Amino acid sequence: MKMSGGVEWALHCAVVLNAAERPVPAARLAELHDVSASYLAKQLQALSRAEIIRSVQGHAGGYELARPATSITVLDVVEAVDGAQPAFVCTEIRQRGPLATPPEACDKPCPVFRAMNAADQAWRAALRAVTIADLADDVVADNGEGAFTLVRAWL
Amino acid sequence: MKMSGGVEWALHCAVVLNAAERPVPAARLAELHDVSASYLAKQLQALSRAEIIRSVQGHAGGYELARPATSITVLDVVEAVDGAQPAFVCTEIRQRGPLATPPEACDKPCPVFRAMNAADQAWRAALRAVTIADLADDVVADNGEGAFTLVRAWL
DNA sequence: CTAACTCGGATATCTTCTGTCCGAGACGAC
DNA sequence: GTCGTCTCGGACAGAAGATATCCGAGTTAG
Repeated sequence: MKMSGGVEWALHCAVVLNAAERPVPAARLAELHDVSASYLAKQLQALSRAEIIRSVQGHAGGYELARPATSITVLDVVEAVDGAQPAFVCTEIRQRGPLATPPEACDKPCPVFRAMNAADQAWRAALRAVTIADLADDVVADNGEGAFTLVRAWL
Repeated sequence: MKMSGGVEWALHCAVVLNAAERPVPAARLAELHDVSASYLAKQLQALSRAEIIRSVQGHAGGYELARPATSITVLDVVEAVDGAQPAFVCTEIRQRGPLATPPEACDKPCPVFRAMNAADQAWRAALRAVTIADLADDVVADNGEGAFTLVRAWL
């Protein structure tokens, strides 16, 4: 039950890209966060495939947000990097073994799956309720408006 | 973001153990669910270490619930098998790199972590709200009271 | 037209999960 | 009391996924 560590990088990058107005190369983002550039590239490619960020190729290229930050949820980023499939997969144990439940009695999902699925939905709902713009607002509330000004200047 | 597959086995076993009145050997539980006995043993050992089930050694030994099923939550089982640490671990990226946030400004956890942690709490709350007894009730509601009678006879 | 810079996918390494095995201990039968 | 059998418990390989890296294809600026 461990999430890919790249999710954290991807979220921070999304917040930074929201502050920037010009495309930012992957190498610059890696330097800013002091992480492996080669590996961060992988996460950014995943975000690009999910159409969360857009890649601009060529000399002054880089990445930029593909949509307004208010319409990018944290769940979008998590699913893009870590995969959209739910954490719990029901293998229909009840239909196996000597006392297998007959398939015709399995019109409803099994109780174990229902409980796990409800928790998964709650988790996703919580992540869907927060957008990248919300995160940016929180950063301002914590560290002041100057934080992003500094980042913009450094990029 | 994938959960250990053994969690499903452990939950089903807990429901079965709730129905049984005598200790049930791990091999019997494995046969009932048609899964690897050797690997299921690993999950049961984890439940035993967490004091969710109790092991009875010797000739007529096996496993039995250590507490009433009404006081065993699904979260207890999940944490015992899959680990209690949260899925998201904050590596304090904001304190790294050329524009690192100074430690004295980090009295509050970073916004990214706050969002992920809130979702994790929601997930845990949902799992904590369901007990093994609830799952057993759901099985009865789905398949009738006869299901457990059959299991008891087979054990 | 050249050249430099960018992304993108294909490629090794490594930790974690999955699956298996045999030994220590305990109960019941005799 | 002793033996035999059955049980759990932790130690041991194999597979899968995550981590980290590299070089080639394409594009833009000068």
